[in-house]
Amino acid sequence: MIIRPTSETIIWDTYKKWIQSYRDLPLLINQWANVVRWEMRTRLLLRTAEFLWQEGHTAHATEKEAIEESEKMLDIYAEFAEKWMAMPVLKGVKSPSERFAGAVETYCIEALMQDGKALQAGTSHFLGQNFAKAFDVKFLSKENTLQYVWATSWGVSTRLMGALIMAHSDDKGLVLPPKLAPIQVVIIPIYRKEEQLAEISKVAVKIKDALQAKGISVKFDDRDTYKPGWKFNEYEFKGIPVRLAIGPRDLENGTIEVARRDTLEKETYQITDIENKVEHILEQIQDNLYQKALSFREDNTYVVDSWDEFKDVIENKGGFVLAHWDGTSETEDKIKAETKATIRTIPMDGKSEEGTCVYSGKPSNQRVVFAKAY
RNA sequence: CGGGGUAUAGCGUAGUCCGGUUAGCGCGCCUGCUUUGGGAGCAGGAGGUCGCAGGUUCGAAUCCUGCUACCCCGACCA
Repeated sequence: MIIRPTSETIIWDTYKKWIQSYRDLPLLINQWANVVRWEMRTRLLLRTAEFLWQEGHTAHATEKEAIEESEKMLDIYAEFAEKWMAMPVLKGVKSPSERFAGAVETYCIEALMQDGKALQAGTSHFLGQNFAKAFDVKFLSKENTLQYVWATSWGVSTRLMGALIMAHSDDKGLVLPPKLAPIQVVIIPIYRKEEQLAEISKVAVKIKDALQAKGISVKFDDRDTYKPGWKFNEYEFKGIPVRLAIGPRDLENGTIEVARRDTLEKETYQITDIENKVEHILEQIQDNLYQKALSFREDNTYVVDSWDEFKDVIENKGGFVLAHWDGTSETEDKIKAETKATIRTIPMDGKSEEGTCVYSGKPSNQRVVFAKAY
């Protein structure tokens, strides 16, 4: 185990040895590492003393290239959150007080959990030349001048699993987006006698093969030790997106029952072409989960212009609050002290809009996002 | 680190204030029969150092002392 204050120390100590010429740039090192942090208080899946994360560190010849890199990584994280986790995120930059120590700019993606609290799901930093100067990392440019390199760093962690769970789950258990579900479809036979199971299995295995041929992961649960009802609940608990049930009645009618985890709806389909129908349903579930989370966020985002309303929303409703802020950390601190809400992000695509700070009444030209956060 | 709480069968718990049969219940587990399209029913059964170490008492899950572990809230933080 290696103990160091922050990853940058070990990375930049090494980069100093590796970087001499503009020909050595850009440089990107990504690592997956278990890290240990001293935390006064831990929180399951969100803030544990030890966790697995991915961290990338880059070095560039120009400021422009480094900024582009940190923005690109933020986009990649946002795309993963939205397209794969079906979790909408706000992209933006952190206020100076929430900024990573040593960064010139900290970019972040912020998600809203079902309990109305915000969760930072990933960060990307433009480090300027801060670490290059601290670790004396210079390169010789094409023009034969000695210059400090420009840097970025970025990462996401197993915290994303906590985010996934809190974004979609319901009272029946976990809800997994199809694109991330280890098992996307489960097939459950319904039968009385051994002979019936044998008949059903023939059909079930055929469906399983057809689904697998389309790249869909399937489990055929023909265990005789549990009853169908028990299995239904079990797979709902585990968040399997689609459940197929086949019984004697289906064999007679050439049908199959399809149940969706996201809506809990059941529907009986003709078994013909079932693999294409299921594939389509998986896509619908992926899309529906995202839309559901997006609607939830929209329903829980409030545009607020007065301090009383601000306090009321933060205290009684939760969610994101869009309000004007005078840009000072003094105001930010006071708001936090009085309401526990912090500036989660200053949206990148936020429209500029003249207004007055919700706390101090001083002029402001953009709304920022406040929320209570994990 | 401060405040609060909990510890009893694989899991969840009652009993603890006010000491007294064999520590009760639900789920799970085992056996048999009946069941199987939403967590099966009936009958019988197995399973307990009551967190650990001392003490008080004729007698301790219960009272006292010390310890340990875990949970919640706060400060810290992603």
